[in-house]
Amino acid sequence: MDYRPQEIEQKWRKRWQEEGLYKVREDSGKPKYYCLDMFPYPSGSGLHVGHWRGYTISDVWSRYKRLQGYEVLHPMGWDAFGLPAENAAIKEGIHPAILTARNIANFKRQLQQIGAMYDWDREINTSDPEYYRWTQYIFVKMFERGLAYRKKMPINWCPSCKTGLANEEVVNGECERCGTPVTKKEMDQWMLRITAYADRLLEGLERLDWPEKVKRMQTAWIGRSEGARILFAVAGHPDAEIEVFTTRPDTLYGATYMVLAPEHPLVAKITTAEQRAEVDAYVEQTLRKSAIARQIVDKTKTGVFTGAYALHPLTGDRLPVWIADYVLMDYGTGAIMAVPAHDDRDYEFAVAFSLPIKPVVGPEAGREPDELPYTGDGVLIHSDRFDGLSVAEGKKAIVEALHQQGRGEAAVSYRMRDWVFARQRYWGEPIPIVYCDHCGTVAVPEDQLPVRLPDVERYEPTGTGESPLAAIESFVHTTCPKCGGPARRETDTMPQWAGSSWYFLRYPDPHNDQAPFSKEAANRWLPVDMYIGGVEHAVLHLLYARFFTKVLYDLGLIDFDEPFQRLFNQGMLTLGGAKMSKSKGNVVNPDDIIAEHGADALRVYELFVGPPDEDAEWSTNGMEGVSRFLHRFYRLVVTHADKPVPTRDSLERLRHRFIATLTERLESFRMNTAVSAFMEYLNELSTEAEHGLDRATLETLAVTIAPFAPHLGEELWERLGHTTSVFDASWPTYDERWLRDEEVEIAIQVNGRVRAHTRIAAEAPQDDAVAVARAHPDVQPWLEGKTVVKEIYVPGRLVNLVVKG
RNA sequence: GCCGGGGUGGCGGAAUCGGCAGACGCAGCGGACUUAAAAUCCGCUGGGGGCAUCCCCGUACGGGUUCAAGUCCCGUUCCCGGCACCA
Repeated sequence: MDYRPQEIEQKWRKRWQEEGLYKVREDSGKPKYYCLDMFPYPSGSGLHVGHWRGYTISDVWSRYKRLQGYEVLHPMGWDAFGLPAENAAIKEGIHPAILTARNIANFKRQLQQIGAMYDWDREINTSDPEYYRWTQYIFVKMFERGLAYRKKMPINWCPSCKTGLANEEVVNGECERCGTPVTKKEMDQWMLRITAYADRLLEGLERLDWPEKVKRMQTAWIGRSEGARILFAVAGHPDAEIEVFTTRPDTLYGATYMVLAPEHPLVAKITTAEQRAEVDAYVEQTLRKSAIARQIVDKTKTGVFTGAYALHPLTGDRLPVWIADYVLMDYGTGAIMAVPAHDDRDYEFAVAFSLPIKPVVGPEAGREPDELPYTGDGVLIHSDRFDGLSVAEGKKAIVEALHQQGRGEAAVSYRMRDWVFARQRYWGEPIPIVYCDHCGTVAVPEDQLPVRLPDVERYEPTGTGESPLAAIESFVHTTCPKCGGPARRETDTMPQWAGSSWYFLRYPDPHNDQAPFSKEAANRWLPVDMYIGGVEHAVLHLLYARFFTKVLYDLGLIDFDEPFQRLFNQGMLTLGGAKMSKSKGNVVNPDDIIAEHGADALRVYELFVGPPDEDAEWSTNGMEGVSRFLHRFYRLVVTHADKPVPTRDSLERLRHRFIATLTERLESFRMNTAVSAFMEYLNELSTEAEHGLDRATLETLAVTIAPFAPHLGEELWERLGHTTSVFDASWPTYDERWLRDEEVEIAIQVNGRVRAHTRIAAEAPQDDAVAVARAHPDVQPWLEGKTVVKEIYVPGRLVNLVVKG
């Protein structure tokens, strides 16, 4: 009679596994539904109750969809390459593969406790050669299309660890591992040409059912801006031209100087002899600073005059050319025309170095701006024949004028850069490239993949900024796949983002050894109908995955070009107001909760704790409240399970209303209020139960609770005499008829304040309702000596009598 | 600085088509059961006043629109998130 969750849960977990209940069937004939969790990195810390939230939400949703008649693909796997395993390997000398396998075993055990309907036959692991073989295959395809290329560029460099660092490993300008200030170092890097897809990545967002916040973040990250490229000749250097990008070609007449990024290739060429020493010193100083130090830590304007002058393309004026670190080499053209009157940064710089400031836009025709810098809209002034044009007209006219002289054209620039795709690290996918003196850079042919990660003695980078693989002679020395001559392997590996950029395509066909996936399987299951995970992946992972998908679409491997139709970001759980983390020591271990209340209670509490998309504070009291609710739920159903009574109207009305409310709350993803709906229904039924409960009520309880508390749902379903799984039943439907009342209680207001309540026929016409209201004894005193000037009737809600006098 | 989201009882939160604010849960108080406690069950529970069956106030703050505002508009303030010299 007593609810013993641990017993029930163990029983059903075992039975589900024996019966293969969650094996996805390709031939069921049901419509498909693909509900995906962002797969975890299997860290050594294990799961805490905060991690449970997203997994619970996605599992409830998956089970709900299954009950609605869908064939649901709800898989799980491991994003298993990554730095923590490698760092642990360096520290403890354990092979990352061993450590990763150990962590996966623990994670899998914990995930199985959730009672989720994962089809473990489809489990994938990005560090498995059978998987990364295909990650490498996709890289080769990108290389063949010119989307993967090598470029010498400055990367973050830690002088102490003697290694290149990924941007994510640089925290506040310092090395994450040792705290040394990070500098820059020129190195050859593999890059992916994601910028070629900028417009498509932008446009595709419009078709997605994603949180607006995430769409905004991606839009901002891509950072499309329209403007113009303009060419400036350099006095005394007929073979040198400075090309700038600007969004304000209308302010061209206000340009009073030029700025090149310190790394700009023209710097060395145009710097005059007397300025050279100063320029060289400044360039060197800039290179020592990391991008972070340069951009965030100190925004004070610094710079040096090169001694050279550029020529204004329309006026021929001589504009001094400076270098300054506020101009970034990797945005636009790495050079700007400075218009201090209409740009905050240029203004600050001009003031600091006493450069001329010339306003060319005023708030209205012929009027000077009241204050500088003036960045608002307006009308052109001091701009020769363009005076009087609006900013928008001026942009067009000046670009047109430049175009006719071959000195400029409209252009688009993006904030997003190409993707640095190489890491000088061990625990990642080897980049499948071979360098041959004879044939050059050659991709490893498909039939020779995977390029396996060899075992190494030491996981530390070599000290030259190369990956540990560079020290493995047997790995480096190979033969050219083209000419058979001696060749060297690329020793860099891919970043952790690589494997996760396409894993969702592997689940539909996880054991394919002929291709990353069959086109047919991918087209059947994708796009993902519901993708659930944390908002921390709003940009990088989700942008990379979209990019890979578009490339695979262009390769003809799939027929869709957006991977995730709907995205949901769950909020995190806090304890003491802070995000749960092992290092802060504020984690709640699910094992303890399960031992006390059971997995079902934890699942339901994860939902009840608050709106699923908002952060929520863990509360032990709240957890206990939910646990009590499940005990009452179980008791109510079990008490009546073997002696159901014939149905009656009161039960039918409650049941249909409950189904309507619950379904609506679930559909709108308000899981916390969905749980409330159960509590309300249970409270109502506890009164009704004195006269017995009917079979439909009891079965409705078992089926509807099943997505939330699956073990409990199964147990109750069995107690009601069923021999098949509750998940092979159907989500109940409701009849509108039961949602309507014959009679309703409405409020009677006088001047907007409630003075009485009354019951009237739901369909009562306005005249009747108003008459009843006016005649109500509690209302009379408020009408005395007054005139009713207006009568408002909202059927089913209220009557409002507006009185005067 | 720019962009976005949000301030509702002692607490987590309901109510977002403008229509009875505070569903549901927690905590608290009272009662039943018990030798007693725990568990369970029942009742009460925004603030103030009359302290009856009633009235006033109340959704961050100040205005406004409306018969009616947590909900719409304007301004202020605080908190959270994103971006941060992107030309």
